[in-house]
Amino acid sequence: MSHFNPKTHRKFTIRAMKRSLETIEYQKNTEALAKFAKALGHPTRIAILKHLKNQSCCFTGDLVDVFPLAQSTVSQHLKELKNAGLIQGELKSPKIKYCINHDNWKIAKALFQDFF
Amino acid sequence: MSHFNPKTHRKFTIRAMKRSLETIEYQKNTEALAKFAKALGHPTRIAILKHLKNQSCCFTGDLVDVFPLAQSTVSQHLKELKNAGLIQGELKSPKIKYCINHDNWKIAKALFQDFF
DNA sequence: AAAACCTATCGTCTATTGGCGATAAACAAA
DNA sequence: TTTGTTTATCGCCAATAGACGATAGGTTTT
Repeated sequence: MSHFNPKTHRKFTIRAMKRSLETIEYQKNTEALAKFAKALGHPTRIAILKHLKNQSCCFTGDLVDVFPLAQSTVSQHLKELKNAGLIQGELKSPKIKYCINHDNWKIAKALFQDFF
Repeated sequence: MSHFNPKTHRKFTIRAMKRSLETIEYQKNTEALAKFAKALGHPTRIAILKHLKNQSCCFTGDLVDVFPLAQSTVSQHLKELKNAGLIQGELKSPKIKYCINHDNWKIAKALFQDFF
């Protein structure tokens, strides 16, 4: 190194620079738990799930009336919960009935119980 | 309405447009639960917490060796866990020792148990 | 005093999230 | 067939998240 500024120069001999393009390998269940947690990481989605637990099931429109949110926003949250596997939708024409996905709910519950 | 396109016109008489600038009021504990869940919503942070549970405590540098991430990235994740209250740091010169925040851990555990 | 070590923070970049209105699509009802 | 109802999706925008390198700042160690 012919040109280095002694004021800013640091030695990083021990810890080489990292770049995580190597896509980290996580422990068993870590990614699954994080995925569930991420879906739960918004108060509206928690509230939707609490609502679903009380009512056992409900329609999208019910939720739109409960929350001061646009219909498209509620639909988006439902989509995320569905993608995470926490709920499932069933066409009950002309509406769609959303319920807790009990199989995955048990899995999530077990993952959190095991974690804490 | 003198000028409306019949092809695109829809009536939205029943469900008025919403704008959530009114900052939603959530049920008790809903926001707290969502905040914890959000902090848990990344596999690296789950892995850090698992590590902390095994080791009971550890230093930032230990984690940087474990994960293929830059030191600044690990530090950022630790900051988020600290902001969520799940961990706490103690200056153990020249290092910083991070531990689970057991008080808040219990609170989080109870919130999730109650939720599931 | 200087060099080395450890961690936090800053600035930057890109990707994702969360909100909205408008529109599409599917179906029921008239 | 047309109209209405219900939900999902698209496009847009602002804000946040997640990664990085560089640097600052504090403490040892030499």
